[in-house]
Amino acid sequence: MLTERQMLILRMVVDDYVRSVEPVGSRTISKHSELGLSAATIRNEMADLEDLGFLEQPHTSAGRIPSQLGYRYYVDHLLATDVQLTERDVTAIKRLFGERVSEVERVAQQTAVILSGLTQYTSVVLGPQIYETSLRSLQIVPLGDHSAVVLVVTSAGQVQNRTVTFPDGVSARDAERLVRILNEKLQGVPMYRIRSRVMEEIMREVSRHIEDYEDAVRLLDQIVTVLDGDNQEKVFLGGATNMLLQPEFRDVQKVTPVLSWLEHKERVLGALREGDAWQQKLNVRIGGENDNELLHDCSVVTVTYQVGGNPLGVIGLIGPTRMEYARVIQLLDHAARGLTEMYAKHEKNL
Amino acid sequence: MLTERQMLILRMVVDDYVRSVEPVGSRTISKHSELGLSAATIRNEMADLEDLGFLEQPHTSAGRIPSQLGYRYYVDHLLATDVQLTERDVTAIKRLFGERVSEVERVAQQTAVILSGLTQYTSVVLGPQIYETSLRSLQIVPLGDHSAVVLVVTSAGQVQNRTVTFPDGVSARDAERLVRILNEKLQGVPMYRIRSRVMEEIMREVSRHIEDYEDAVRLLDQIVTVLDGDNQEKVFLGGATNMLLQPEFRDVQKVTPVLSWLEHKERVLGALREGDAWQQKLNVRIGGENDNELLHDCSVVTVTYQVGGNPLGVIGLIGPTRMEYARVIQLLDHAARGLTEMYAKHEKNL
DNA sequence: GTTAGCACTCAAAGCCATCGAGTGCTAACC
DNA sequence: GGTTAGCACTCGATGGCTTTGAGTGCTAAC
Repeated sequence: MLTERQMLILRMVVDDYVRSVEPVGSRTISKHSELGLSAATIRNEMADLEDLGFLEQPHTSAGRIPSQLGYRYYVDHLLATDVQLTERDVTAIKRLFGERVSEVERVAQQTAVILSGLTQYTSVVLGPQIYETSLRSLQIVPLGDHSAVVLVVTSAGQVQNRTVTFPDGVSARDAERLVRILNEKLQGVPMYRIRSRVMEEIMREVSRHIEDYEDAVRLLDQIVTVLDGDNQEKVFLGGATNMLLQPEFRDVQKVTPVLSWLEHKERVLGALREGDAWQQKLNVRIGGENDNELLHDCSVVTVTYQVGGNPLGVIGLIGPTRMEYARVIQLLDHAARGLTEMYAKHEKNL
Repeated sequence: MLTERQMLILRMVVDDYVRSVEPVGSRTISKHSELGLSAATIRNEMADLEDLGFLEQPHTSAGRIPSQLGYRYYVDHLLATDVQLTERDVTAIKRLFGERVSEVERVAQQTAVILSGLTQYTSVVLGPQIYETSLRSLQIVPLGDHSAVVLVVTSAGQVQNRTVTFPDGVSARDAERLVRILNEKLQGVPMYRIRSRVMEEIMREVSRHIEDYEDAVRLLDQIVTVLDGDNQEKVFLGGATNMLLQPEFRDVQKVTPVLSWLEHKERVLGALREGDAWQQKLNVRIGGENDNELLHDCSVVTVTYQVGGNPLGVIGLIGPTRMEYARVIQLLDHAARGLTEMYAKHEKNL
């Protein structure tokens, strides 16, 4: 348990270090605080805080910087929740959600761009996860004799399309028949259950209506793959190169692995899903708290947005452990609210 | 006009420098060449090549490196066209196009990934440019009372979908009627002419069939926007972070602008379209030959792929001016052939 | 409990000598 | 005339050295 004074000092160290990226000395604290304590006293307290594991020293004759534990304590107990976002932050987000939107995915993308622009961190927005939604309808639009576009519409209003080619034994009419069956049987089924449902129920049905069973199954497989969704395309990244702006990543050796990692959306997706991030409204993972070793010098802050109480997607910011936690959390919160509202409105519109 | 010997030396300097990233000295050339000339002679020749502008010296006591002009001469006259790609290169590309593909865009994306993986450069693939193709069909699939999905299928087999919402005065039936008219009037019209065609001919027609003219026009505008296409999504990037691996970009100050630039697909698109790149089968832009100042330390090599003789899209590699030009060109050539074949096959299948 | 004072530590910055790869030039050689 | 050995010269890179200064820990006095 920290004393009131220790908390104040810890907070000052974190705040100062986040701003200046330089180890904070006792004199600095002594001057800037209203405690009216001398540097020597601060030194004693800082030594204690180091013993407790909240601060560390890069080397003997340097000031202190927050340890991972220090940041953790800061986030858990010292966040100034009353600190307001700047005018600029608020208006940028307002503008983002203020426009009338026809394309929901575009907004997700824009959210990532805006957030990374405001923070200089890297931002990730997971579009509504298709497996959290159910099937609204399935359509097939013939292209030629041997191919068609399959259209999937989910309850959250996302549309996905994909070209399928018919195996030799399957005609366009067979395909249409197949889609009709699927529509009847699968409407309202949660996306993540579709594959198993198809395997259990539909196969039988299909064999009754279509002659060339083998080929029909092959087509069916193509369609189900569309339904399974292509999560990768639902990950929107913004400002990956912002990593380069962070002083801790000034040297190429250090950034390269992180940036390469960011290049693969499916990996980023994995990191955002990590642990129970998905369950909690707000999740902060600091440095080594991330399973991924590449992120051991980074922090990942995520919030979920929802519709009708169900979590629908995640937005997150990835930056150095030396992060403006208070601001980031508030920004994400605002953005999540915006997305939640947007999806609610969108749902009504359909 | 260079002498045979000068050409040989220039070639050796380029080859050596591309490999080692270190200024090439006269002794190195003297030893590795079969000319049997002493270092002193080479020195004289190199001094001449410097006077002619093909080589330059980082400082007095260093070896020579190729100038932009040197690379240009190398590309124009000294490319060893007989040099074969390695087994690895060839099989990687074969495998890429060997599989049966259902989704053409996925192949474009994969092409970018493979090319960047093989070369350690950044790769860009422009999917078939929608404005180079014509409209095959337009479909509307109703979602609810106030919205629908508009599906565009082009002659190259690409499919694009987008949700549109109906303005208040327009019913689902009106929308369907509208689409039917568009289909009749626009089939076979090149994509890039669609907007003007709509303005000229369709407007009149629409006013006859649909009551609420104003609102119908608003809907029409939404649809035409889909038709205009979203080129941005047709730009596939691979290995942007490969830039970080290049020794000339070892320092963050230098890479940051380039990497940030690569983050915006529409800008990259612009660069690939630059000048007459689009007209020529093969285009090499070295350093300052690029209009974009950010690319003054980079080279951009592009080739077009086509279907039925018409250029359909572009693939390119972006790397440091110190680039393995011969290999890059051959790789791109192979990849372009692959894409050309694939689209030809795809077209037949439809 | 707080603080002034002081000796101590250590990274960063600046300085200088050394090293060596590579050059240009000259004079000799074929 | 082209080629080459030889040599003085240049200049970045490397590494050791000192200096500087921010910051600490400890002690003794308040």
